[in-house]
Amino acid sequence: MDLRRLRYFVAVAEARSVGKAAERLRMAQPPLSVQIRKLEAEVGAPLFRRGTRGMDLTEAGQALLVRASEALALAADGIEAARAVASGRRGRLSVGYMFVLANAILPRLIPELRRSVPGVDLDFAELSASTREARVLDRTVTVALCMPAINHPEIQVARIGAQRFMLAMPTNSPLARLSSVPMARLHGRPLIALPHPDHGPASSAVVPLLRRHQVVMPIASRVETVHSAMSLVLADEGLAILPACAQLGAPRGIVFRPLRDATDSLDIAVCWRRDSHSPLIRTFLKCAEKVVAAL
Amino acid sequence: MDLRRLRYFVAVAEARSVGKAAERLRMAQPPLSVQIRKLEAEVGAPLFRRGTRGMDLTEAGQALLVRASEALALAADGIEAARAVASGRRGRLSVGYMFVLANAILPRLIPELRRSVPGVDLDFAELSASTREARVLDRTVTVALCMPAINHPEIQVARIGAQRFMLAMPTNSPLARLSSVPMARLHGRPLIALPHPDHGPASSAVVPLLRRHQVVMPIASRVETVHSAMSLVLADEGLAILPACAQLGAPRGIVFRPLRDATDSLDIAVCWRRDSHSPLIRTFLKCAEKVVAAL
DNA sequence: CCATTGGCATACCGAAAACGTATGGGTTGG
DNA sequence: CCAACCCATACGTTTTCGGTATGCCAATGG
Repeated sequence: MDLRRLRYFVAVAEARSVGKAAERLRMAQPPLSVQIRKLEAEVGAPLFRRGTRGMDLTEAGQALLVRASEALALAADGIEAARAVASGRRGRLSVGYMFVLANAILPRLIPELRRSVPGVDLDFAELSASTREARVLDRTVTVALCMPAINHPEIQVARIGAQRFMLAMPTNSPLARLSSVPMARLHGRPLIALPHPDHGPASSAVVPLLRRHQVVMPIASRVETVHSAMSLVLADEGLAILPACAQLGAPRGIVFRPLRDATDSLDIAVCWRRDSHSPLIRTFLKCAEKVVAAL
Repeated sequence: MDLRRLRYFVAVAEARSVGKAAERLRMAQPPLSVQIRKLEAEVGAPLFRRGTRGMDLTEAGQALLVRASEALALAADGIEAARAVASGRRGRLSVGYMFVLANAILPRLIPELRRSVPGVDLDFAELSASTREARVLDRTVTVALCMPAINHPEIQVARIGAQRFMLAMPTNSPLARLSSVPMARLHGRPLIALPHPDHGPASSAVVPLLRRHQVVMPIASRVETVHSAMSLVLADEGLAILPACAQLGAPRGIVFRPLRDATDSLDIAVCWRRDSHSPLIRTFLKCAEKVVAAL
């Protein structure tokens, strides 16, 4: 059966007249009359009682009317919903983030997002360094807040900021008395190493920085998360070189100091699948840029 | 928008492929492809991501899919419901009845009806002699159980039985000692008169009976309902000549006796609008005939 | 009693939409 | 590099729809 027929049927039922309904539908009366009879033929029973003063629904017609009206409304709503999702007024945005950024960014990003896209269902998921790429590729998250960016041909990256590296150490460390730490003072001290996702688990994100300053730090431990790095620093297992934003999640007993003469930084990036064309991605990007710029 | 497009869309979404969907829809692939693109043009956004291994819904497509499926189901259900109503498998049957018949017929008729048409909503309404015709004409009731039948050109009547007249009197009346009362014994006694609906309120349903036996009964009171007639009989205001079935609703203190040599009876009839073609009417008629035959 | 009016149904024709066949283009896999 | 697969485009044919003209029936009014 055809939705047009149902639309015509509802119009005739409401106007209680073929002629009146035809006028409202901006069409001639005869073809409308034909369509109604075709619908009746399809049902196999009369839907109207033809009187001398118009048409009146039969019981069968009344049963059809309620459902046909609902079906029409649902179909129209479906089209509208699809448009709303395509335009970004409604839908779902699943945001992945890495824990380092959580404390610095999420508290200001989330309200900003809710204000920008009030009709959208937001959901947030923490990503680990080892699975973040897969979560973007399989669309578990629509966008990912990463540090550093994901490097993959199918994934689009937008750099929205950077965080300088800082030295993290126990409060009672002698270096903590300096307002900034010269690179040379790190030489020979044990390092708690975080791997750079692009360089394999055996490397460290700060290898280029150390090499450039000809500083050698023996690797005391390898950890996967900033959590772990700070735990080991607190246990006096070594020093960690972490992006500045990690400060906000640091426990008591750890202090951060800038590295003098080292302007190296780690990018903050928004990453998403190249073939995701949701307008929500651009909106998210705007919000994230705004929040990061105000850091 | 067209329901066919939505049907095609759902098929493609479920098959995740134009070709597969076309096969299931028993049509060629190209026209289906065209219809999908037309739907996308109507929405104004792509509904599928075209991959090399088939099609995959976009977020907008997912939003449309749920509503389109519901709309399709509702439309199909609407057609089916109309057919069910037209065939009498479902619907509503509003039964009007006159109180005289209630006690004798309804207790057996209602279960019989519920068994015959389990999907039908039944409702019952007592009719008064003065309004029963209007209730049938304005379709407040679909059928009416009447005694006697309604007489109106627009109303169809099926006689399903008859009830003999009996004499109703107080238990302590001298006539109550007879097992049947000769007509002559009524001569001169006061009558509680019920009007015959076809003969105006000033007449009585038993005028022809009395006249044929050359019996004259002064009219003590005129009442509208069998209730009232029996109340007045109980108050010793006079005698009433009532159809046999009225016995079942009679209060203590009233006895009924047959009238010797008087075979007059009042018809029990089912009445409905001539232009009501609901199959439920015929079903109702069958049930009512069966119940009345077993009286 | 006949004419007129109002409303739906039918007939026919032109226009639009959909379907099928043939074919192109891009990607995957051997 | 060729074959297979899948979707998109092009074009001719067929179906269906909408418009105009007209018929039929009942109710209304002079």
